[in-house]
Amino acid sequence: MGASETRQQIVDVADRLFYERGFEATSFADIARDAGLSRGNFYYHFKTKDEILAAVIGGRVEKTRAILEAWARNADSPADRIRSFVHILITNRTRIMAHGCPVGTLCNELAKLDHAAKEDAARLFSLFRDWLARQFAMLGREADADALALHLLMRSQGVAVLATAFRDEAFIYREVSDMEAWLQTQCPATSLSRSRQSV
Amino acid sequence: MGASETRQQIVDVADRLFYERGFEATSFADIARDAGLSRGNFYYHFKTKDEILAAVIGGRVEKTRAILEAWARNADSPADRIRSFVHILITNRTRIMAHGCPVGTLCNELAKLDHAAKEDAARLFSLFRDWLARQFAMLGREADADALALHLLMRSQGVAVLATAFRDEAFIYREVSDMEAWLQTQCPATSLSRSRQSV
DNA sequence: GTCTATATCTCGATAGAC
DNA sequence: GTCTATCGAGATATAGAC
Repeated sequence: MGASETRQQIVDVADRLFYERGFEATSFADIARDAGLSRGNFYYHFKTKDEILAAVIGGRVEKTRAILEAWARNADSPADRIRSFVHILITNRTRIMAHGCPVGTLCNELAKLDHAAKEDAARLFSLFRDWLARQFAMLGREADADALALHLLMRSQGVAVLATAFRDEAFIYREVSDMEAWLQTQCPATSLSRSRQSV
Repeated sequence: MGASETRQQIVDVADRLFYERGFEATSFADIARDAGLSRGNFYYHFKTKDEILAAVIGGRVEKTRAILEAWARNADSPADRIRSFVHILITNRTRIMAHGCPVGTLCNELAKLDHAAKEDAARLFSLFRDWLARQFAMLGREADADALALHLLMRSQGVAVLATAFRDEAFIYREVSDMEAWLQTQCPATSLSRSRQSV
């Protein structure tokens, strides 16, 4: 296997383990075992744990950008795009109930560790925040687009935390419906009623 | 110093470190140092890390019960009691921006570790949940009191996560105002207008 | 009840053979 | 580019003196 493929394999495994078990709780040995490598070979690709964390965050940034672009492509109206965001709570509900939100839990852990990469992790939130704000602006809410984006992001994080603690699937569905109802009240009727038909 | 005082001192220090740095990232040596004890003495009081975690969670349960009782004593109306809950986001904003919510972050970490105590930690949420539900029931919302309680708990958790990631104090104040406005819309006008005067 | 000393393990990280 | 062998540090945990 070439160096770049092995490196990518390491990043993929580390990404999964950092999410499922946490950054601190995941050892090099864990990553090497799941990637099918010896620990010695591992250090050929990554010198420090912080290096692999940076690679994981960088990979998540790229994946997030791709998802946001796909949502923008696949939905005609800004309201439908926002609904795409809301619905990841349902799509990923099983993993969220087991391990929380990948972004929120990483930011929390790095904040507690006062880790140098905590700002980089928070930038993952900013990707969603700025994208959502653009959709709200397109819905005619230029003045408070960022506040609305943060509000929706806040709700999705709150749902993720409680879904993990209580493992309550009905709660997730209820709050997603509530977020959609809130969305209705926040935006001009025309663009929303049009988009509702496509749901 | 007597055994019970030393034990309490250990639990207090562990409680703080588990919150500030996380459970996994806190070592026995850290706790012993901050408590002014040798590691050897430490093991006289607690045999395992799980034992001290159980003591920390137990202590938090007692403190939470005391806080909820104080809120019930010091506020005449259920609406004011609910506002007492909402306002811990402002009271504790500095610590929340640095280390998140003590309950939410612990539940997230224990869920990832698949720790035996994760259900016990989630019971801390249940204390707030049940208490809030009782207040909503007293406000005439018996039918959906629990859903309303979970919704408010969800919002407070979402605010805590984003406040940690973005370290944005204005965001906290804005969302607290929004929660109060939401509270207005959810409950009969009479009991709320009365309670508003006392804020 | 508190201490020092120590055992044992696993961690992140390195050296060097192939 | 991958391996085995190994290092030092720090982790949990124990033994035994006082």
